Amino acid sequence: MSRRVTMADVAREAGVSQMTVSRVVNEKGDISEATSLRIREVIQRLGYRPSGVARSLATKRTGTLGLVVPDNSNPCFSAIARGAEHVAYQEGYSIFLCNTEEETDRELAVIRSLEEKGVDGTILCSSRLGEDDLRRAISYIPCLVLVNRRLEQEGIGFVVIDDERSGRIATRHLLDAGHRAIAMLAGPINSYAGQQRTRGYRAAMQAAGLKPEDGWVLNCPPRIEGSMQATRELLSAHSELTALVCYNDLVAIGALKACAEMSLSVPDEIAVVGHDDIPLSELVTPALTTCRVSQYEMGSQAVQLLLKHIGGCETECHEVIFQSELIVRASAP
Amino acid sequence: MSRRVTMADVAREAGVSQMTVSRVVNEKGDISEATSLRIREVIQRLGYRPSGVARSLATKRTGTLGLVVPDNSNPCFSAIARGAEHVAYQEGYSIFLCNTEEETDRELAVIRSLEEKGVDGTILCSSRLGEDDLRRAISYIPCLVLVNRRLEQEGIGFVVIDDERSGRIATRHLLDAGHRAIAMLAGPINSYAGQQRTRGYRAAMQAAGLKPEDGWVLNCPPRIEGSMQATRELLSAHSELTALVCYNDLVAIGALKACAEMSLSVPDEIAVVGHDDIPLSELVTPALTTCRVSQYEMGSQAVQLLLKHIGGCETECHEVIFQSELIVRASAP
DNA sequence: CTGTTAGCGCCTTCAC
DNA sequence: GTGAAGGCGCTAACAG
Repeated sequence: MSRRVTMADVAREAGVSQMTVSRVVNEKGDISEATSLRIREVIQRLGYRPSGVARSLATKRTGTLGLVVPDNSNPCFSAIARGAEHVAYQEGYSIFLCNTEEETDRELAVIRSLEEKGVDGTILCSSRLGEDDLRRAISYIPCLVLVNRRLEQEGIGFVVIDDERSGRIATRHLLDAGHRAIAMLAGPINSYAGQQRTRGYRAAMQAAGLKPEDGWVLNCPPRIEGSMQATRELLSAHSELTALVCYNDLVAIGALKACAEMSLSVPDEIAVVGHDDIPLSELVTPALTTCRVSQYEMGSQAVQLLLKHIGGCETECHEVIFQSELIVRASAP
Repeated sequence: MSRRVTMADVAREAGVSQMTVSRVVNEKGDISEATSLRIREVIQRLGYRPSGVARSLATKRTGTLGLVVPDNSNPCFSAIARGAEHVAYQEGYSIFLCNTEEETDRELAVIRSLEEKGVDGTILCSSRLGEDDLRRAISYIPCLVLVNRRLEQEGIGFVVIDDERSGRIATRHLLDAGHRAIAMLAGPINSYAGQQRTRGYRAAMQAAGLKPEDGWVLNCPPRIEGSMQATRELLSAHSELTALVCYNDLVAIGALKACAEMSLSVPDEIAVVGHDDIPLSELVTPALTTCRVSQYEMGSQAVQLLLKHIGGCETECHEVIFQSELIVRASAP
């Protein structure tokens, strides 16, 4: 295992100072065509590759970003990650992807580890941390964008959906179709988006002169299996229900499966509306009515915002708000 | 923006040498309980956080791994990434996730950038590079595991499916059901797995005394839209076909959609078999018959193998081979 | 246009 | 048990 080729090696071989090599490598400052050419040749010949670590230590920049998501195998988050990485790549940044697996301890741990790695900024998606923990964790981080979450605090960016409106739209669509007994599968209890969508649901119900019965609002894990379980409970305890608003599409699809199991026909006996419009949603049977937001776009906007903050345009835009769009399909015509 | 708290600061404040602080931070060497306690107190009070960058420069380890995939929004790869990150996290590593978007230039670029960041090792999934480019790219990388790809070369690890067998099994299932005119939607032309699965298809056909007609084997992008296009072409040019073996489930689902468009009933007029068994596959209608392999498991095995290589157990296992399992559902009973 | 001097923050090696 | 000296590979700031 021969020693790594270093800048000093190149400098010696080319008969110049290290600084000159550095200038050529970074294309900074004016270098005469002749020496530049000679240095490039030596770099090739020796197979010199700059050390990002050393450079980072000297410049205090790493060219890396952290992306924290609950679960990358959830289509929402893999799309966010894809959109984020696309922009990051264009701008010359690399991305650390971290899954919290919905555990707050782990979320805290990955945030710490990101700061230790010296990321230039971090995107925190759907944080499940309480406000205090979140503030504390944030204090480690140089530059932050929150996705799907709000927090009263200076200097951080937000990329969010207008979740309250989204919950309202979904609910109103069902109300307009004549439903009265509408329940809400609200997702994780500590999900900010879940809370907001549920507010929207309540607001729409109230505006229609209705009040959700006890038990009509039920939290559940944001995944198919967890939702099936919750749907079974909900529908067997409340036979009066004719429609469900769901936290997201995975939950909605779980509801669809549970209905199938219970021989309840969708949409005739139970109508279902989801949130997000993941690729799966138009492929299931019945196809899912849902409130669409491009997760890919949210990911790329988040990186754009983060890079602006890193660049120091503190005074500029701090917030990107997406409006969801109702996509009507068979599950709730 | 106050200066970062450094080890020297802690040392000064605690009235010890930097080395002693280092020993406490890294829990190395014997330190008296008293000084250790005092140093910890100072660390807390000053809010000292070690710099991973500086440590990496000194130790020549970064505690980071690179993971290169074609497209993280493809469920196969998001599952691999999830499995990989799970193990990496347990072992104290962070993961750089890079998408190549099926572009070889970009694949080369991200490999370079990973080496520049000083990753301790890299996992390359479904590389689309030609052998020469691949070898060249690899030479930059300290430690490598290839997923879904083989290469004759010392010192690199492999995590692969027995793709040839998998293609054979899929095809044989259709043959056993009485199909004779079976086509293969073979995925990207430069996909190693696609080539192997196609070999298996040909082998099974041959074993049954059949020979694929010209045009029965068709390459296509590994996504739903691309597959729909290819399926339309294939089925309109070859009305004799009664069954399709597909490169993966996304391709199979595209085929399903194309059949629906063309009013061909699945499985009565056309039977379809996929590969992978992504979560979507049991949810589409008709549910997809497919050859299952746990992508999550492949991801975690890949990291385990990589860490062994990094650890230096060169002589140990170099290869993990997964056998797929036929899951029979409605699309090809 | 090019070189010199000093670190960046930490760890390794040896000495005490 | 603890400390001092030196270096990891690079760049910033100034000098010429």
